[in-house]
Amino acid sequence: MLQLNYLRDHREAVIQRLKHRFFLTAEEDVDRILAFDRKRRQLQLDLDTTQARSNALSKEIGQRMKEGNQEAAESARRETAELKQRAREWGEELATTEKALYDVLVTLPNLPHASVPAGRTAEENEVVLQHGTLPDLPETALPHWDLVKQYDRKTGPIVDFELGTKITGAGFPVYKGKGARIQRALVNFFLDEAQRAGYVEIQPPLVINRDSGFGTGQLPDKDGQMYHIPEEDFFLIPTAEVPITNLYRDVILASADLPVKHVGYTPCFRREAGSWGAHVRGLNRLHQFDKVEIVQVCQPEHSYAVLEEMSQYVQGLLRKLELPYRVLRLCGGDMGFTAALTYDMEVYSAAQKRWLEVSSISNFETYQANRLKLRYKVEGKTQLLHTLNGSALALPRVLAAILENNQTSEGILLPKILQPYAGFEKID
RNA sequence: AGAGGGAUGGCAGAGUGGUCGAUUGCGGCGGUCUUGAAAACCGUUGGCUGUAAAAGGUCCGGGGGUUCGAAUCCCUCUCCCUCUGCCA
Repeated sequence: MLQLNYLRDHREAVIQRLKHRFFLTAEEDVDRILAFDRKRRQLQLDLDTTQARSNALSKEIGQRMKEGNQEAAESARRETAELKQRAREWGEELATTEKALYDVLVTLPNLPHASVPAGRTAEENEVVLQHGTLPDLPETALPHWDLVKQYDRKTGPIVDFELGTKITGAGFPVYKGKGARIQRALVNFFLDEAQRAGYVEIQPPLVINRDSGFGTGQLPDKDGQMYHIPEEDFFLIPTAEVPITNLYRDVILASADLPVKHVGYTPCFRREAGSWGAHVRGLNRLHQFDKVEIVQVCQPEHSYAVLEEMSQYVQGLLRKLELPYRVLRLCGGDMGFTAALTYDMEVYSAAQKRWLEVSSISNFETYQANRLKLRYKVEGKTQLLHTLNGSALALPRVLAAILENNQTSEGILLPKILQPYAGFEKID
């Protein structure tokens, strides 16, 4: 959520930056907010004045009654009746105005950082860098959804989509044998690496309440993307970002606590309503998948350095996995609602001949912190912190790329770094 | 799930209708003393809103009510604890 006082002082800049991400009603919305804000402040002033008078009278009534001066007490009491009526009216109008202001304010996305490229769609994202050579596979190379059926020759499909359909439905694959072991190897590898980089591991709940969903920005408008449990109004987490960042909801940290660095492995659940179509075969898009997520909370002046650090960290993982990758800086139109700047990491999946997003690393600046009321003390004042997070990494597409890129006539070779974690070198 | 008891400032814990945003202790911060530290002593120490700074307003789990006045009384919701039951 944008900060109202910033909006008050920087109307033009806010509108310009919102337009940068093709938020078309920017000007209209900002002006509505500012109008509500002016009204709100006037009402607040009126209400405060009335209540101050009312409070003074109440004290006086107490005094008079103690003195036994019934008459004076009664006269003061008569005056409060009128004040009370006025206060009620101001109060109701104030509440209505605040609600109206808030309803518009929460629909405004975050302001894009100055370095965010202009652009409306994914086509206009900026390729920051590309690393590694793209494998040149023979024509007979298979996409991973065919490869998984072919291996393991001994135990059957290492990722079984049909079986998952039987148990649940499309998008819930079953990992078996070496497929399951590779997943576990990846999780352990990612967690160990994060720990070495100073991230403290968290095992959060996989089910969250409405307040948590609001804190990180999934609610109110993305509730259709989460699985909902109506009996208790809970949601299955779409990412570990939600429970981990919400650990710091309503928290005031000391400077000495910063930066906060957390890592968590969780399954993630996404309804992906409306996003099925071409290019979603196999592991490319799932309703349930595993992900290791890194989260940081830091001082505003450090957050862009932290973002770069997180980007370097994730790139390090991809290099260790020997996967060709590229880094994108998302354009204004493609960025998530809550982000100020996002880097996407894509690996090259050689049989599909496609780049697959395996990580998205974002700086939310104060957008989430404002909703979370996540602050710290600096020179005696409380100030909003900055939050960041990134996948490190999402498993299915990493697995897809490993399977496709490393296929040989003798089987699929695991990257060296994973072999000790998996306990085998090759799927055959 | 049933019965009972709770929810107060970073923590502990008073406060049962009126100068209570809240006694006190611990912790934190600043100071005196000390070569330094500890101890002792003195001072200070909530959030939000508002202002140039004040003043003022608001908040004692959430919401609603009674009253001139509510942390305190009433209703309701949520959560926690104890006992009983069930269960990985």
